[in-house]
Amino acid sequence: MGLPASFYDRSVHEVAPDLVGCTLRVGPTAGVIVETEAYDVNDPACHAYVGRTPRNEGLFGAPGRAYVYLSYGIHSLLNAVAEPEGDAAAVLIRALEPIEGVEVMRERRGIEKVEDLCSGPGKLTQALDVGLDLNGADLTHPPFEIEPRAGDWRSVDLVAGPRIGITKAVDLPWRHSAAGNRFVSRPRPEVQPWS
DNA sequence: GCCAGGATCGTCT
DNA sequence: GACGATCCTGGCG
Repeated sequence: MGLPASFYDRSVHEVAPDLVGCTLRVGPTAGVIVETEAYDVNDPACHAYVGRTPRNEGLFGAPGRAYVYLSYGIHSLLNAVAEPEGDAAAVLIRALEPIEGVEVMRERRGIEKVEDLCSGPGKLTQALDVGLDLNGADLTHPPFEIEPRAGDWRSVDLVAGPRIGITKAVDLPWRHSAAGNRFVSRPRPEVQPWS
């Protein structure tokens, strides 16, 4: 059974670390989430900071939906919308450890190295075939499925670090990574105890 | 291995 | 008209 919509109906700062170690499945491909970033409406780096626009409409939507947008005109980035409807907040999925459909990912990415298949927000959307057409889609229904932590991921050590690729509020330690995991995106997080 | 720079286009000013 | 929640390549050591 996948995570219910109520899982996302909390503070984005609880949802973001809790998503690390969960399994994200899209069609025939799946991976364990090893890195996330939290964005909320009081955050200058958040798209919704400037107010509600047609582009960021999805950020204000119901929890448990996908917010997909185009970055740098090239890359689709996947977010999980959190907090009650009307509150703009989302968790950016930054990196996965591939576990299913690796050959399909290799074909889509055009590379062989498993470590490079999903080690970045723009890479994993290509590997999982997540495009703008899935903006607003329900993460609790196919083709999406997000499963709770299981097996060795039951207890995962987290490190929090500054966020990446943004120019505002970069010092907020809202990036959550699985400690020591080699599939996290680069540059690597600065090791800071998160409590 | 590390760093600098280009690609590329939707969105907002 | 400028700028990104990025990725990839090429140059250099």
